[in-house]
Amino acid sequence: MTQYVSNTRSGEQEAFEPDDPENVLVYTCGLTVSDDAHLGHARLWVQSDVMTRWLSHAGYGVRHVQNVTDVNEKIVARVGADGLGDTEAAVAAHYTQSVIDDMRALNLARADVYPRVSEHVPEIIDLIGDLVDAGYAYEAGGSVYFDVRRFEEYGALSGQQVDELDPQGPDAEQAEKRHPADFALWKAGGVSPDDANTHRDDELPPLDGERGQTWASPWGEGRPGWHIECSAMAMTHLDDHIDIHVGGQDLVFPHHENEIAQSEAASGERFADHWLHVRLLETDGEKMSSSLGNFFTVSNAVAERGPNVVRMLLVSTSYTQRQTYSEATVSEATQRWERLQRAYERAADAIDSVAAHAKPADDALRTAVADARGEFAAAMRADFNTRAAVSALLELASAVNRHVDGTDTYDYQGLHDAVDAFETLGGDVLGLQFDDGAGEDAVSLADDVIDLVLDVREQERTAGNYERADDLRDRLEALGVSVEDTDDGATVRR
RNA sequence: GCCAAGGUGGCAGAGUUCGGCCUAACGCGGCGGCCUGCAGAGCCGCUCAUCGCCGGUUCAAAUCCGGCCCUUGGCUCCA
Repeated sequence: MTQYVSNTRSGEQEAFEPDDPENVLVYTCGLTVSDDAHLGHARLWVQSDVMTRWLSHAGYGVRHVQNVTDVNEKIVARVGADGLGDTEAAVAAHYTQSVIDDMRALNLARADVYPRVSEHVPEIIDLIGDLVDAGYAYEAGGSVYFDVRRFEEYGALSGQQVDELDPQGPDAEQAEKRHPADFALWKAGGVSPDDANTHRDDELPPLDGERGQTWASPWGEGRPGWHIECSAMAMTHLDDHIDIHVGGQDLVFPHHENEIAQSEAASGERFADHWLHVRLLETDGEKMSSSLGNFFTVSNAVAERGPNVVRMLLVSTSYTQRQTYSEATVSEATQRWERLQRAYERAADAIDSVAAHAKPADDALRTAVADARGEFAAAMRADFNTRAAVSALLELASAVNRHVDGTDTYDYQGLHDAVDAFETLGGDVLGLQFDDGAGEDAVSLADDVIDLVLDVREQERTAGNYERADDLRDRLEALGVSVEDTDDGATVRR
């Protein structure tokens, strides 16, 4: 069965035929650690996560690299805010940690590498040097620019014509460039106050003086340009030629266009076979951005709704479609997740009951499991259609409910297959975390009972019945629950 | 202005690559019933779509072709 994958460069879905199925190279692009991540970022992460999970499940060997851009004017622009630190590196470290935490909270499978720009400056300088030597780039005033007219295919990804493009970069740069669309590979000096302050929060005092990290290079002290880092890191940690490049739709131009130009000019090879662009998450018809407020940060969303609902939400529209975020779509995602989870739990309960037997076979259930597997796989093979894949699991949920409702002698084998389908497809591929109810209920019940005992104990203490209170504390201790009284009430450890 | 991607029921969202199994999936919502001490969950049935507009090709079009309208993204950092 053939996997199909879309490609922005050709504008079509294409058969996926990696050079080496044992080593499929995937690069997920575009993470600048200058602020808390919001749900729009999470959509890209979750979608590329599900893609790589699916490819692994389908038998490919996958190497997945996701960059962390920790050198950027927008990071400099946050210097001094909210005690983030007064250097670019300190601000970047803070948000890098926060992004890693978000990714863990979302149950993302770990990428093989999360390379950071700050640790790849030597590779970046080498790559720029190659481009200069090959005549694709030129130095001017201590900066280095890519000569767009030297690269014939420039504009092929986004369908742009070089001479119709608006100039890139600030006016000061334009004077140094041979063509207005040329873009910087290396920028002389640090970040100027003007550049930093254009991105700076109005509530913060404007920066004076030059800021940001700089590195020594053959062209003098300076910083990497805005696009070169992805080429350098992809080539370092994957190869000159990769299979899949994933990124947000807003990066098609100029970022990915420039990535192609840099990479292919340097290596002479096709950089990425498939350019997948995740469409944007929108609220009220507008692109989601940090300015819309805290509610949309990944950490808040996960805290409020849990990772499974957030993942279900972000997987409820295929990546080729833009997605709308609203109370209604969150509510739908919640219902879909809970419906799946309940069916999973019912199947797990039924299979573990004495009513589950080896002999009775419910053909309807068994057919439904096979159908769900087939539809799920077909959906994912057809360009990672996650919405249709979830729908296949929901139909399985209906079949499970019908079986459990409709008989007192459960089909052990059929239920076992259903549970396995939920766990492998919903769990391993979609990254949803099902709970069979066995452990969790016991834990939360225990917590509730402990709280109850603590309430009683507190009443005894207030009434001065300390013998009774101490007795309760001792007996909890004997059960492995230690009680410590604080100014804010009792806390427990166990 | 230039480039690109989209417009499917009350909502959301598959299907469009390779025209017919689309009398348009799955889910949410609404209505009725079953079950139930109540509620929830679940089950069954029903409800809501001339697939943006106009024209064309075809035995057959949501799917192909042409024109138009609208929306969104990019052209400045952006997933």
